[in-house]
Amino acid sequence: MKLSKMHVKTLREVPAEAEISSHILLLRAHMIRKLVSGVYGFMPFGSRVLRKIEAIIREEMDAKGAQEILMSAVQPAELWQESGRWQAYGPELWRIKDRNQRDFCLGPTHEEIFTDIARNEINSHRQLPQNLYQIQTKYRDEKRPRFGLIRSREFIMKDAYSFDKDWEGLDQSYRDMYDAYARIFTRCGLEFRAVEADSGAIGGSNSHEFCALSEVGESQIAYCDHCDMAATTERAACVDEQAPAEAELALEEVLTPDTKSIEDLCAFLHIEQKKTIKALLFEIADSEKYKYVAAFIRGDRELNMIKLINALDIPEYAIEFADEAAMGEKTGAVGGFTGPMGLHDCCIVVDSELLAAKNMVAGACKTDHHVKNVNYGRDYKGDIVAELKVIKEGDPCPQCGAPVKMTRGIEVGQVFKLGTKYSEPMGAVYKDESMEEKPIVMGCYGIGVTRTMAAIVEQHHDENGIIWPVSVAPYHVIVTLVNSTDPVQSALAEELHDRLEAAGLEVILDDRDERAGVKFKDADLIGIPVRITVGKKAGDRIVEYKLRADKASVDKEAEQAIADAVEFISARRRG
RNA sequence: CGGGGUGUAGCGCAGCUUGGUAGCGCAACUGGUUUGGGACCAGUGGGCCGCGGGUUCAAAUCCUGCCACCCCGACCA
Repeated sequence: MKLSKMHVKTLREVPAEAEISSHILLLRAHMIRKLVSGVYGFMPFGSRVLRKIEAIIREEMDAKGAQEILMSAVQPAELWQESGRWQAYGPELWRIKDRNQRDFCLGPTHEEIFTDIARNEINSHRQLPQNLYQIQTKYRDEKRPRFGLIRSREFIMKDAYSFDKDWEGLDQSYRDMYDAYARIFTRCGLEFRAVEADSGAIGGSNSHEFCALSEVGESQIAYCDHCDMAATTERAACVDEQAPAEAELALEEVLTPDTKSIEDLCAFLHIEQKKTIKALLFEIADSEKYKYVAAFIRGDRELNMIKLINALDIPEYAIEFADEAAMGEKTGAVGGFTGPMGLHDCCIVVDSELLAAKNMVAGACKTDHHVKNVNYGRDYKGDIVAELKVIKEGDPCPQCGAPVKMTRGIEVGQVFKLGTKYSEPMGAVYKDESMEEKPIVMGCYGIGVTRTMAAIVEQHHDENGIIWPVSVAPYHVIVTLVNSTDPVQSALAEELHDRLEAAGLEVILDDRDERAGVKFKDADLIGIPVRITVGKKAGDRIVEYKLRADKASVDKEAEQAIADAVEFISARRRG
């Protein structure tokens, strides 16, 4: 392919809207272009990269016996009403109406559709197991699209759904997908970790996120160098610190003016944050039992909202920070001075770490007052006791006790065990060997294809541009013709190009009538892993070979073909 | 959803304070000279100054409403 004939327009300047490397470089290299916020198109180079990533996904999915299908992006509201998610999904669900005012949505994911397929078309145990997947455009009307392809409103996703007779079958399907994902991301050249994750709104009992390690990632990961523990901070268990044994002292109310924060309180009383109890107040929407919740954790800890939500067994959207004044009237809470004693008509949730913590300082539920020597059991009790903390760097690993490390990652894939969460309410059942009807046991497995593309760029670039791993590069080799007006050089370059193509490589020839510097800059930016320069130096004609990508990622055959071609051209020159 | 910021040529920006009918760099087009790391000279084209309303003889500029885009936050006891 000749670059002079291609529709490629690189940008010299950084578009104002882009902040992170992948967004900047993909725009500058003209791989993508924005239409509106969070909606991007893919230009020739970008489109080729996408197709490469998709091809890897197809190969690995097919190798596990999954079958590709293609469903519509438009989905009728009825299916979503049936699963209850028409309500529950919230404003992110991109809703549309047809000319008759009938409700539809643009699919953000396809559990309903695939469950519908299963209930209509799978009747017998003889048809199980199955794994169906598609690579298709998804829509999520994100409240805040950002970082280009990392969080967009329209994106390409591979979604797969497994259907099994029982949980043992699902375990196998899940393992297969887990293995396939590890192979896919490895082949894409990503440094990643599979981390335990909270299963969140999609539901189910078991889940892993595949995170490409990156500082710009939105997932925070806790991991351990001494064992295989890796989990999102939402999910990671945080080990309770063993409090030293102490005799329980008598309660003592103290005047602590203007000490609304833990810092102020500790400075005022000259104590450690570890010796304090922090209160966090919440209001629950549509709760039958308690409208208000007070959560208590040690003063130096941070509350993990996901753990609190799980402990309360409520949906994520139902909880909000409480209006202190309103809550105070009903429960006796006092902003900045709330403690576990003196509260009424609210659910008290206590972090498990506080059970053994002796002689703590807590709010007195009285303005400008705290109470010293507060002890669990003697002075207060929780309606719920649960582990509620966010793990932080250096905390002991929940598996082996070594200090945990923290990193950030871009979630490029996730695997879920759904179980019967959708099959049961939607009536997707099969008849087993004994003619009995049973719900199909499901799993779902997603890969953000466009996000994977961005993650690869985040991990593979330098100050000059993208450096694609060979496996996903838009072309393998770029032949840079230094002076396209020199007929000898041109002929050499064209011959080299043809020879490399004949050897099965994807080759691009930069034959544009531009100065060498422009061509080098563009080649750096676009990131084709192998660059061959045909030009003239010190009076002699030369052919130079430069590898930008990681050498290990260039397969041996390709490398040999390039070496042969370069050698052939060089020999011709000498002869 | 809350806070902040920005909308002027394809891209990056100035002009706005103090109203007088739009400019710079890059890109594009034509001609010439150049050709191993974003060349040079000469010339050319391209603008509902985000949209609507208002003030004024006159609005990119002042007032007002809306829209779009970007960033930050959503952990406070």
